[in-house]
Amino acid sequence: MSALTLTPRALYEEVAELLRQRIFSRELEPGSWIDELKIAEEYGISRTPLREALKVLAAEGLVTMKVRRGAYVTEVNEKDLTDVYHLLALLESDAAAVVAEKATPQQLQELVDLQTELEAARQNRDRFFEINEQFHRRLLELADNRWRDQMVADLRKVMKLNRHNSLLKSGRIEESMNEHRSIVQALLARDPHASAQRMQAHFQNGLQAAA
Amino acid sequence: MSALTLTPRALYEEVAELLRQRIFSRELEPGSWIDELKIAEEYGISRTPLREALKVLAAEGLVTMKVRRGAYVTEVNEKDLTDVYHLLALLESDAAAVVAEKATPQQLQELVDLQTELEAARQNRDRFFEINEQFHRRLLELADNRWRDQMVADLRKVMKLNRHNSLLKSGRIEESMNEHRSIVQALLARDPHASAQRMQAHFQNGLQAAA
DNA sequence: ATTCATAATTATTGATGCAAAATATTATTT
DNA sequence: AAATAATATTTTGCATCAATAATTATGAAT
Repeated sequence: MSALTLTPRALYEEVAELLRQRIFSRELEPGSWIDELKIAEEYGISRTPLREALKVLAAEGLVTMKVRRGAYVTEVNEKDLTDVYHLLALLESDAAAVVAEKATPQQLQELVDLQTELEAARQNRDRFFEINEQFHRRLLELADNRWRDQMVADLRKVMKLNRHNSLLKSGRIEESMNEHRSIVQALLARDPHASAQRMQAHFQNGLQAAA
Repeated sequence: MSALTLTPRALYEEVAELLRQRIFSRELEPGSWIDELKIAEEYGISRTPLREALKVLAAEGLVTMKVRRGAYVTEVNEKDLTDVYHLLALLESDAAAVVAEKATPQQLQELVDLQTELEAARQNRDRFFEINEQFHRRLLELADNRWRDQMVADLRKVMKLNRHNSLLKSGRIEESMNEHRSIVQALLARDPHASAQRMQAHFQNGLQAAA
């Protein structure tokens, strides 16, 4: 089984992405040891690019390197998840404040349009989540801070380590939509403080009450 | 020239640290290409651990990998620096809010003690900066969020890419100390909002007015 | 029988070598 | 003389190989 190479990007990047999929699908379980030899053979590659990929994943927090013990899928406990979620809320709510201050009218209109799409998709659960994600992604883009984007991306990956985001409430489409609407209103009002606060509330409400 | 190995940690970690030093000291200039062969020979090691080290640094944002072009020291422009600084202010001010809410009286006392030390060191510039850094570090520790700690550490490294933190005002020891005092007061008052706000102000005041 | 030490096996870590790709230089042709 | 093509050199990227460290198992001694 040879990796079909027309190398758009480096092999270690490709392998890193494959491993991410396997970690997120929980085929590689948190806490479990990653067998370099086995994986390398499976993918038909050598261990060198695999090890480089593992170091990339380690930097993302998805795997943990132990000296002379190899790589392990990172185990996240409840506290880790709430800590990460806390930071996501912080970063995104700050992004909302920035957008409220600095976005152009055209850019704000984009968010309004996404909100309209969101309301139209209330029936279709999958589509709703897709648009929702798009809204958050676009908001971050408009905040225009690549370092924040990188951090949010990494934190989201860590959240995905948990099985099906058990931390998040499901089936609160109506509430979620209303919260979005109030965020958009604060953005249109050019009120950074309210925008941030409502985004915070949006995150807080999404959080399942811990036992 | 053999790297004296009693391997407390892996070689690639060691090399990563050496490279960080060289990047921070601007011996390796931002934008410049990193010659793998040359560095490997200098350190008396092979390219394998060196390449792994470069990937770690790339994840930290210190170097940038270009496909089939190798590694380059990351170039940060003014916007990057203000963006990074903005995030540092956000993360640390949130940490202050968390500490105001959750720290034990003993832990708060530690910060008060550090503040006292700070005031005593006002004459000695180097010592002042050392205690100052200790204060911020301890505050982060008390906020108890390892993911935040990691992010702050990485952001600080990026800040150090700039020559001598030109972004930061120098010689404002008295003001800085007064700001610290007001932060400590807000913490003691158990006021999360005020704590965060004053930490924000502390960062804002530290920022050199851009041209 | 239990514990400690030694040996063997297993897996990680580092080095060397080779091939492919990109860039630069030189030569040839228009 | 200039432009294009071909060749050579430089450098990345992947694989194979060797060595080091750790863990486990077995044997001996108390």
